[in-house]
Amino acid sequence: MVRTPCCDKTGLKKGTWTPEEDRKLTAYITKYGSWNWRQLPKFAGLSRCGKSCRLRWMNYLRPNLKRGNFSKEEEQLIIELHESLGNRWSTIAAKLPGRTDNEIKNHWHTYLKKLARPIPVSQGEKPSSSNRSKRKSAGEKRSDQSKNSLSNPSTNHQILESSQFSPHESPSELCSLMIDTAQENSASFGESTEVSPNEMFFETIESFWTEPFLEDIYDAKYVVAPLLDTEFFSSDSPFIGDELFCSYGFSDEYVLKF
DNA sequence: AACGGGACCAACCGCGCTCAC
DNA sequence: AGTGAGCGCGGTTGGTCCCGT
Repeated sequence: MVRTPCCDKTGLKKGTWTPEEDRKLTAYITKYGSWNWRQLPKFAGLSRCGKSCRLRWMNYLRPNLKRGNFSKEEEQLIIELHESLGNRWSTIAAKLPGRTDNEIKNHWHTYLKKLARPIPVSQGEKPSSSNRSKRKSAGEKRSDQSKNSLSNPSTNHQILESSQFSPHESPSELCSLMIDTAQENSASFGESTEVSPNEMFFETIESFWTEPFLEDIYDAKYVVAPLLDTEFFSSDSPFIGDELFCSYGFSDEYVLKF
């Protein structure tokens, strides 16, 4: 079978995400969910591959992500799970709420691998170079990076916003933050390059909105109305379902709060 | 103070799986 | 059964920062 490219590469942006792109993606997914990653960037006004959007959301923008240092318990768990599971990072990540496979993978390759299988000094390994105690911890470095913001100073603001979704925040706080963000974004809908729900509904009715997403669970009033009001998240809402919350990246625990 | 090498981590790439047709 | 679209996963890359010299 011939593999089709994940997207048309021409004209698509690559590299570090800008705060504006983060904002668009967050606002869009907060409002509409990730109904189709491939189509999503088009409707969200992003010149990105859908895959890139998914990765950005899953690894960075998701609201219930932990940021910062791995605890001793987490590190121990990763080591144990890696012993039994191998490089199945997504499975390991599933055991560590708020951690992404990418984050765990990076942490493993940069730090835990050396803990799990210490390399004898006699083999020429420079112990000091791999000893993070001589360097800043990951979390400290991350907060440092928030100063220079992942190679883009302007990214910092967005990261700080993301960091508001820290494990210290309650789910309801997270929810309100998300809603605030969405409402803020909704207010600027008109001047944004995002496609408004109305536009999407009427202009692409033959394609996107006629997909099962619309036929099965969508009601026109939800398309036109702001989606992030309490009705949207109420248990009566036709939106509420495992699929939706999976697409939002909410955990089960998170769902119960609604 | 400047520079080079290593560490770190976000993002990309390509493969494989699943599902719908 | 064959095909293609979509997505998830794991490996790899590339940019940036920090530390040692």
